[in-house]
Formats: sequence, structure tokens, C-alpha cells
Amino acid sequence: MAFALAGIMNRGNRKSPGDRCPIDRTMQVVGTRSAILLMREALFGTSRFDDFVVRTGLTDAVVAARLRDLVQAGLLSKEPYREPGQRTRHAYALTDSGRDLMPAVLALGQWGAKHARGAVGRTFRHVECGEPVRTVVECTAHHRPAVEQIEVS
Amino acid sequence: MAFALAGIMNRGNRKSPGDRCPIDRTMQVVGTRSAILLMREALFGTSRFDDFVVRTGLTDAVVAARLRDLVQAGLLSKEPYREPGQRTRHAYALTDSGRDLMPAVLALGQWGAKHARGAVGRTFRHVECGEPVRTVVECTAHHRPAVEQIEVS
DNA sequence: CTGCTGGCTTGTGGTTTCCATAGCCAGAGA
DNA sequence: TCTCTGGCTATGGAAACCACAAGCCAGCAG
Repeated sequence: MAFALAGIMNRGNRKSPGDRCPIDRTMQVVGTRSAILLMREALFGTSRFDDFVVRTGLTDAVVAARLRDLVQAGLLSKEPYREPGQRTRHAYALTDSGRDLMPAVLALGQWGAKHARGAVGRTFRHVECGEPVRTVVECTAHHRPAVEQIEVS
Repeated sequence: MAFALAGIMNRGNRKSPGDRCPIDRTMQVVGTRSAILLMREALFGTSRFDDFVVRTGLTDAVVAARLRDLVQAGLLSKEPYREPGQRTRHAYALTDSGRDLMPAVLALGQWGAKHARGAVGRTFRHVECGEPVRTVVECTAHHRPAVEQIEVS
């Protein structure tokens, strides 16, 4: 059974995927503002606790709690490191799972830059060629379908 | 000033974009579970109040409040319609702004399908060619940079 | 030993989100 | 006119989220 996105409404009595829907599940993991901001910073390269606090503007308590959750959820890893003459500290690094969230974070930023009022315009660029980067939806045959041309099965 | 994503940590004292960051702004609009679930349903083609309630599993009170927010934020529009022999009702339809959120919603679903435990595997397909659809990050020169090859300026 | 700093943890309180329940209202059917 | 139904609105309470503040602990500097 398949449904076209944004299709006609009379599509029968489709049953809700409920809380097993992957979108819902994702929201239960990174569905808070603090979690997304921390993942944004992790993708920006931040790895130290204090930098997370300063750059997100969240309080240390929230940062500590959320980082613990994100490590627990497998999006970040906590690795000890030591600078010479310093005590052992912990750096937070992206896991493969966390890295896979990049398209979502970029897509959220892309929407905000275009539609949210008061947002600072930022552009992401490919380092090697300098061209701006964006998220696109495409099928494996390299078509770029509109919403109405996508079905879920 | 540009920063490479997931780059080395010693990138100097970059100042936080604060609450004007587009990602943050977006989270303030659709950063709740209910908002994302409703946008998911809107992208799936749902337009009637009752269908939103049944398919998201949220209560009618939450659905009413969130739909009002989403209309207010310009992601949905509320249009009267009338089926023959029925009273006038209101259908919720995607605006262009709401349609632009599709990459983000799809990317969230993509992450959940791959990484979230207990998620039902769903695939999105292009109607015309039947191939599965995914979100990709690419620059205008059609490169597909990894996280480390993206900079923000 | 005392103080200081980075990285947390704990506690308090306000706001938001959500669920559950109940009620309201317009219009169609009887 | 009475009732029923779809689409809301209102109220109450639990939980989550967050800011603010304080405290804790390890390891340096003095």
C-alpha cells in the first residue's frame, strides 16, 4: 500500500504508524531545541564542553544533560584526551550515526534561512570548489520529484 | 570568516549565532513533536482536522493548538471547502513555505529509519520511476561533500 | 594548605508540551 | 424543534524543558 505525498485526501483509512514511525522516533531523540543546537555545534566542529555552553547559549546544566543523552543515543562519543600539562578531559566527537544527521540539520537551517523571520543568513559551502551547498531530495535515478510526486510505502 | 564543519577544534573564538541562527529559529517554529508529526501528515496529504487527530495519535486539543500555530507561522493555510450536502468545513493545505520543509522531514525520517531502534522501515519512492527517494547534500557543482568538506560562512 | 578552574551534578522554580475530560457551536437530518 | 456530528475550546494535571544558582571534585598554581 502506497500513498502519494500531498495527494488527494480521500486515500481511505490509512492507519497511523504511531510511535514506530521513524520521524517520530527521531523526534524523540533529537526533538528538543537543545539537542539540535548541540548537534549543530558538533557538526560545526565543537568538541569541548565549555565551547558547547558558550556557542549554544544554553546553561551548563542543560548542556551536560543533553550531551549525556546524545552519547547514550549513540550520536556522539565521549573520548578522553589530554593536553600537555593539563588534566584529562573529555572531548565529544561525532559518531557515524551523528554524522548521518547532517542532512536533517542542514535542511532545517535551509528552511530557517529562507522562511524564518530574523534569521541571520548563513551559507554553507563546499570547501574544495567554494560552491554553496544545499539539501535536495532525489531518487536513485537522479530525478528531483516535487512533494506530490513522492509516495510512501 | 568561515569554519569547516566537524573540523579541528582550535578554530578560535567564534561567536555564537545565538537565537538568530536559522536552525534555532526553525526549531522555535516546528521544534515540537506534534508540529513535526502534523507536518508529516500534511506532506502525506492529510488535510482534514479529524484525520490529523487519528493519524498522529495526538489529542484534538493539541492538534487544534498546533495547527493554529502552523497556520500562523505560514506553513499551512486554512481554506473553507464544502462537500455537497455538508456544512462548510476547513481544509489545511501546505503553503510553499510548508512544502519547503519536506527535505527536513524526509531527512529526519531517513535518519530514524537507519538509526532509531524500533522504527518501522518505510521507503519513499518517486511515483513516476518507482525508485526510492532520499535527501542528499550537494553543492551547485553537483559534488557530494562529506561533513568535513563543508564550511559555513 | 588554599585558592582557582574546567567539567560536571543537584536543586528550585517557571514555562511549555502533552494527555484526558468535558463542554460549546453550527448546521444537517428527523 | 430536537438530536447528532465534526470541529473546535476550556480546564486540570503530569511531565519535560530550561534558566538560574549553588555545590562538588580533580588537579594544577601559589
